[in-house]
Amino acid sequence: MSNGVTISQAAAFAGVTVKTVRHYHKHGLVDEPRRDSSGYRRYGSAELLRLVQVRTLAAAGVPLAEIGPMLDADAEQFAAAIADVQRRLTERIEDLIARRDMLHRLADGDGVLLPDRARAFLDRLPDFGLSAENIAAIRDGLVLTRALVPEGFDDYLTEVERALGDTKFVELSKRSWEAAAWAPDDPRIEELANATVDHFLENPGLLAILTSLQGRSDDADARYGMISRYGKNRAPAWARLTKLVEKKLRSAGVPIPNQ
Amino acid sequence: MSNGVTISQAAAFAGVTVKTVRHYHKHGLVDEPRRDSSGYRRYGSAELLRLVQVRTLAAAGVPLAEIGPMLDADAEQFAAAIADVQRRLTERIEDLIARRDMLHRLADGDGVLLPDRARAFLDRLPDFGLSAENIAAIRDGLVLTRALVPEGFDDYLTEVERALGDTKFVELSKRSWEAAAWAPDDPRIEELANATVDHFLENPGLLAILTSLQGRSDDADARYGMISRYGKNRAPAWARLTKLVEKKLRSAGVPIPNQ
DNA sequence: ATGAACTCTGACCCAAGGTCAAGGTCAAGC
DNA sequence: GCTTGACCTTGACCTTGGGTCAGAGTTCAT
Repeated sequence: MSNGVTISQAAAFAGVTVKTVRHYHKHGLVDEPRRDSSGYRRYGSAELLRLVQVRTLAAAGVPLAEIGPMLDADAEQFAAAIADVQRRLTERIEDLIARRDMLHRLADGDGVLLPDRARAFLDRLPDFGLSAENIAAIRDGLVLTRALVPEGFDDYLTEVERALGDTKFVELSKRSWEAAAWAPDDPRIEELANATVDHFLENPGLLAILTSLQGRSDDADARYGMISRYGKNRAPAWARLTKLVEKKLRSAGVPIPNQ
Repeated sequence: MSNGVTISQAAAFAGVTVKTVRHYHKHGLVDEPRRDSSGYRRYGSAELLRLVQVRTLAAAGVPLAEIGPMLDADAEQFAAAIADVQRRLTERIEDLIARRDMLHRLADGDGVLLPDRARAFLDRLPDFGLSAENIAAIRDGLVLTRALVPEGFDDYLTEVERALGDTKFVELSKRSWEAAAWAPDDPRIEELANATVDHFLENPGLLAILTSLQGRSDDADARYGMISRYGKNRAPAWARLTKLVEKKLRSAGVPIPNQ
């Protein structure tokens, strides 16, 4: 009956829903327009302009609470605010692109848990005669290590990779895995512990496997204990073996956290 | 005391907050892990894997309700779902880029309301001797026209642009704007109406200005009335002028919606 | 043994709308 | 003149993906 467009026409023009327009009124972002004789809202071009401004900013991810002050500020502040919104939007876009690229790693489980270097390391293990079960346990250990001591993980991996070139170390490790199936009082455990400690002391470079996870911070030391305990619950023989090795190393002067 | 990492370590590893991890448990996205003797949750590598999978999908904008079914589906369906998520993400990214580019038009008010062609049209008007006030009114009219008859706006603008080359039409239009200030019973109104109608009838091409907004649909006809009424409330002389013109055109056989 | 830093559950809060309900208004067709 | 369907009004509750707060227990280092 009167001039101006209705709320649904205004909403369609701005590309939002009727409810959204009323939402903007309720939050004071767009002034309520005149009402006609039936109480219907009638929008003129001033309100349409404001509406389009608001939804453009809202669609760009600006929180509604910031939009009002932005539009009511002077031209200079407004320009600065717009530049800021554009900057944030650019960041957001780059983040989404990174996440999109990350998605294809989801197809393979390890892809999101371990970096490529660690996966390559695991891929080499079958050549050393380790069983799929052992490798899965090693994988879990790597994942936990990375979760617990992320800052030491790269160095740790480097040391373990290097140790793979040491035939004797690989052999001892394999026997240690087998030891999980032994009885806790099996005499071979002490024998294996001695051989392991001897080899570590003869090749001090191997100790870097341990130190790469220690000394970085007090926290890291505590976490080392947690990692070394991982799996003990499953195999009592393994627990005894680890305990013996740690004790012998410690008595040889190698600092091992004892928690 | 037991193996596995605590909730805050798991959360840090996955890049989310502790609260978010619990949220995922509550919604069944990640199974509750074992509890230690104090009732603390202890996460192993299987839970860490699941947690990272969930947050990767959630960060890519997948609704939580869809994530569970996705991860529990077989590899083929999962791959298809991932491809779909990537597609949606790409759309979203392109949308955000468009919105970012749109933002700089906000600096100038008309930029978001009218397309470049209409702005160029308005920019030419001062050369024809129209006052800033008249131009603002014309601008409002264009905005409302675009809001009401978006599908006819381009044609309408083309016709109005063409009419700008018609000196007599421009002169009549300027007199019409002046008429807003006249008394409603000013005898010049009838005179101006006659001159306008005569000119329209001598130059039938001008009638396209009207028809570009009509006949497109029944709705559009009704909306034409709304547009033609725009401003009438402000100037009674203008209302009378419009009414006379419409009446005379109609009696000359030109179809004008009469609402 | 004391304090700091974690953990637990549960309850409420938030933005930015969507949905539903219960009625008033308007134009059209019969 | 009456109905039908499309709009419009307000108000109250629902949703998503968490955040915040409260009150109590745990662990760890000093």
